Amino acid sequence: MAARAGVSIATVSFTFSQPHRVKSATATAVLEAAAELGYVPSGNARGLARGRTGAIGIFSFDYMVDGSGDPDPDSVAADAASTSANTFPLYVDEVQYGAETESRRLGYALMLGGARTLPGEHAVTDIVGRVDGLITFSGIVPLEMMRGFAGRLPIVELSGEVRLEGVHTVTVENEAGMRAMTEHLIDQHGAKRICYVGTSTTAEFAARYEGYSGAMRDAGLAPQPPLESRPAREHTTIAAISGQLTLGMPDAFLFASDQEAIVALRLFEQLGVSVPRDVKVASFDGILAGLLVSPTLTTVQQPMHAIGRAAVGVIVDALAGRPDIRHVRLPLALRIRQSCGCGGTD
Amino acid sequence: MAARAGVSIATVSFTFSQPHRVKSATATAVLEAAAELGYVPSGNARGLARGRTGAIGIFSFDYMVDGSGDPDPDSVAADAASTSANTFPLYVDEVQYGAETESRRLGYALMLGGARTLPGEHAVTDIVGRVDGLITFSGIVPLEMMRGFAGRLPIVELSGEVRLEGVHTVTVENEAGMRAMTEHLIDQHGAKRICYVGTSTTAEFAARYEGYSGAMRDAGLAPQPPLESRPAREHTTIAAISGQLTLGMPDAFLFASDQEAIVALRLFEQLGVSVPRDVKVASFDGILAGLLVSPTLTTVQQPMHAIGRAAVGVIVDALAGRPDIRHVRLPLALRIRQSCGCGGTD
DNA sequence: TTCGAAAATCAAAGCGCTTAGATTTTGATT
DNA sequence: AATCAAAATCTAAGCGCTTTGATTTTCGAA
Repeated sequence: MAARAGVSIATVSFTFSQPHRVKSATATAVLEAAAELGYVPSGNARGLARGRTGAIGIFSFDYMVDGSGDPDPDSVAADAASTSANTFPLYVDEVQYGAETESRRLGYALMLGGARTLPGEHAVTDIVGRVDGLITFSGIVPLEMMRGFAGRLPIVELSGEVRLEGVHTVTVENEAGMRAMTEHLIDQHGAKRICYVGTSTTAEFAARYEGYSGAMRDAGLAPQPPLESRPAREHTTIAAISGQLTLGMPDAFLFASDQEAIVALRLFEQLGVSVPRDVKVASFDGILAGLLVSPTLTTVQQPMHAIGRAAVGVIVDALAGRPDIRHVRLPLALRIRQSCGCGGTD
Repeated sequence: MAARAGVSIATVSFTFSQPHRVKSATATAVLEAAAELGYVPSGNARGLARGRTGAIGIFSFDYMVDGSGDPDPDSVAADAASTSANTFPLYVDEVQYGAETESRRLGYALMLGGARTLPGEHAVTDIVGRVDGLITFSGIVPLEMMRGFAGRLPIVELSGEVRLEGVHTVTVENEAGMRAMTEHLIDQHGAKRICYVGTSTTAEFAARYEGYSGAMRDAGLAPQPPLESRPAREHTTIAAISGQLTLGMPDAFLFASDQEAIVALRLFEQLGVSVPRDVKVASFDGILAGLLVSPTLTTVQQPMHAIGRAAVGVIVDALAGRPDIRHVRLPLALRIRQSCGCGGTD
């Protein structure tokens, strides 16, 4: 390449990264030679030499349906199934989308990686070794690894509550959000027996439950213990609800996530239970699929794009030399729609 | 790092990439030291030394609303607007999602880049320099650049028809799809005056128009010249329709893309034109937003995830040494819903 | 024409890894 | 205890760029 243009490799390098240092005639020659040869500077070599890659990594996971493989929404034969709520972007997808937008805006490439199959660990290190900063969802990267990485590059953990030293976080007001929703059910709909369905095994989910139980107590009502259920594990949700139904129908079901609520909606339909007439339903996340189900889902809206954008912002700030660890906490908003009985159409 | 574990750097390297070549006791020591130091092999150095990065790039663009910046769907204050069809994933997003899934499955990291702002070119080379293969949408990378890249790494161009030597392609049956839809309007709904709205400046769009005009001619009807309009440029769509309306209401409007059809639906609502009663509407793409509008959109479904997956597959095959250039062409399916008057609900 | 500072270019030392090929260690066999 | 092949480890030469400091050009001023 350098030879082709009749200059040294240093000059080629300058042409691409510091054009002002090169005579314009030379630059032209270099660029021409590059075009002829299809030459492109190697990002690897550049990254190695500069000590920076110019890329940000985002490590997520597949919140996919029961790990049952892809439902292949594309097979041409597919019909109704292919447009079911399952194929809609979920929480992680939306957050990632926000991160894409922002990193692109700031001139960083985004490198995607995920804990897909078995070698979960392997995959992270793979990403970590290639980027200047890492965004990861809570709970998919083992704590010790995080700790190790934290010293090497800026890391922001999303939607977690575990404060690891040196790790930035971006979270939402889980407790306040769920509290507000619970209050809505109590105040606007006179609900008294509200069943909470969802896990509380992570700090984030625990906070949601706290919001619910706090609101219940404040209203002089008895919070129920959470009915254990997990998003993307339909049978757990179905089991939780079925169990409750044998004990009687509550005024409302409050779900820790939209995904679980949507499963419930489907179950209720099968059982001939009418929502919101027979029981009110509300949940948490604000994924798009919530708009497509019938009734539309009343939910606590997470600012998913903003979360992604904030994460990138934090990384870029850190890269720019701001050394302080940041903990961003974003507010939530209620989306009052049909499933709680408000009849809203958005 | 090597020192810390008391071994040479070669041994460290072997430990990470060819564990079987290292005594297990040694491996343990290395891994321990790595954990202590938070060491992660540098992807850049590795890529440089190996001549492969293990990443696939996807270069897309923002088919965003009028370049008017992000509509910020997340502001907590946002209400109805935030859940409008605009925030739904569009064609490129869905394709990208398919690519993500597949590359993850095959153990490749995906590097995202886009022609966001001005320096369109710069961005591509940036990505090209960092990946083993590139997926790009048609028309955003100048032909000469493509030609140059094609010699250096496998490239697949999506949804284009321009066959560039050495460039793989993944496309769909644009003409057949649009023909089928046109026939549906004619045969099932007795439509005679069908207006085609959309650009035909790219081969892909031109093929769609061909499908329409071919079907019209075959039915003994007169195909209209296309009313020029472009997706994500609302005013062009509105102008196209308004212009037609002054000439009279056709039996049906057939749009080159869902995005344009959705704009039209909104316009018709404002004008008090009832769809499908006063005029039938159908289009092309099958984006999710088409399910959320009222009436739901009858459209030609593109297998977007499959397109993304196929693209990755082609790249990986090429990387595996299969030297032949592949041109994958995927079939389409009609999604007959409400806007054509069929009343389907999917 | 000559001189010197500024501009342009270059040589060479890394950046952190991989991988031949060389060297040392290990361990089963004499 | 001696021998030797196999196993484990190491040395060192890159990989393609950036960047410092040195060298050469350029060009206005003397």
